[in-house]
Amino acid sequence: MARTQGSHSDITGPRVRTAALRLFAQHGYAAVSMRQIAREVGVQAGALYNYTPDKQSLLFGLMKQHMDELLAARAELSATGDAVTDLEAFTRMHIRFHRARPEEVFIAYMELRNLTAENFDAIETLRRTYEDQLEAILRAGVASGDFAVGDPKIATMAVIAMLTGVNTWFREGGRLSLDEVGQIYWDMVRKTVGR
Amino acid sequence: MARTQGSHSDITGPRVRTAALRLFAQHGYAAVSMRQIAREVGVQAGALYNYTPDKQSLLFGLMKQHMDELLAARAELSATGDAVTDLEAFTRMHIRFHRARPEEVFIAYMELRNLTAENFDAIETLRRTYEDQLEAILRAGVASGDFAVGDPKIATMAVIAMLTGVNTWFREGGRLSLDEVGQIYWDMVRKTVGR
DNA sequence: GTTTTAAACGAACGAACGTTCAGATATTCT
DNA sequence: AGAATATCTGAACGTTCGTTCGTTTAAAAC
Repeated sequence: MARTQGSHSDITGPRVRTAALRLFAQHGYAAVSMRQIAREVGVQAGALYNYTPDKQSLLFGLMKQHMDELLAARAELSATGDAVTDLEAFTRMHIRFHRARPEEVFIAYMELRNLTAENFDAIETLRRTYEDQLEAILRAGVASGDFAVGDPKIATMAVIAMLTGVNTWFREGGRLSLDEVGQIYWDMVRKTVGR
Repeated sequence: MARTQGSHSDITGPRVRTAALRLFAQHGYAAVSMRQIAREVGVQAGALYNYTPDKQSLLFGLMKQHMDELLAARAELSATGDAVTDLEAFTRMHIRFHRARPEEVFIAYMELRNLTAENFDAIETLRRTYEDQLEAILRAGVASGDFAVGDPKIATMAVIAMLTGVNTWFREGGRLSLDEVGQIYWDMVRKTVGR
């Protein structure tokens, strides 16, 4: 046997990425074998190499795309010139974006150490770019007198850690909707950086 | 050859745990082989089984001990009856404790999915116990009128995520001492839960 | 000084790993 | 219809995995 009915690159390719995403998130990159991914796709292990040069590229591709999408989502927010409004938009965007992609977020945070040195640097640069955007908002707010943060860099890390933490406990269908959670966190963020 | 000079259970046992801790933290549980651990200890792979029934127990032991120590450190804080004072003590303890054990903390957060179901439940129970202690402080502060948090459970998760996040960026010898960081975070935590 | 025991070696087990590749077949192109 | 191409199979490569175990030796007990 060989090529089966209805097999296409356009179909199998995305399925490989989806399967890898799910399995990496659930068991971890190192614990997942190419044969497991292949089984989930419904294909033999060798066929995966039509879609990725190797396992490492599969991981890097997922992380790279995730970071690109994150920066794109951030770029879509239009700056108002008012630091408070911008921070609120950033806060709600961050929560919504991360909540919509729990598996990507998990991988992006947990599998950094399984990247090669070059791939690691590439992802870290993107992450740093994102953090810098929040830091810029905080600095603008300090300059305008809206915020009172002694150390904008630390406040940036604190806010991001706080917001990303939502993913560890939020479950769809719980006692709070995502919008309610967004409101609660915005209240906390505002107080954290406020005067 | 067999037993080498000066070899003792009291020496090798801790060294096995230390090596596993370091390697698990650096590369991840699944990516570390028993032979790697043995090499770091200076022993053959088979000898490890004098100190652990299997690889899984090695991981669980590290995580269990870490959580036990965390709860012990928390228990050492004497409640003053004043929620603000108690929260400050909790905040500083959390940062200090986590900073002193970056490898244990990393493992405790990253390797949960590599635990068997029973072991996972055991660790989760301990973590939940710790979280409940912070939640109790927040509720007390709300009752006394010192804090204004609409949802103590969420505020608990937010504060813990914020504080644990210190480990992702803090480096000894940087521009801030750990005590300075503790002060900055206490300022932020106070504002986050304040009125 | 002899016996017992604790601790480690080193080889071996079957299974699984990532990756390669010749061959087979469905689809597409001419 | 026939040639070319894209896609997948299935077997195989050498390597490594966690774990077991008979054997060996240093240390402890007597």
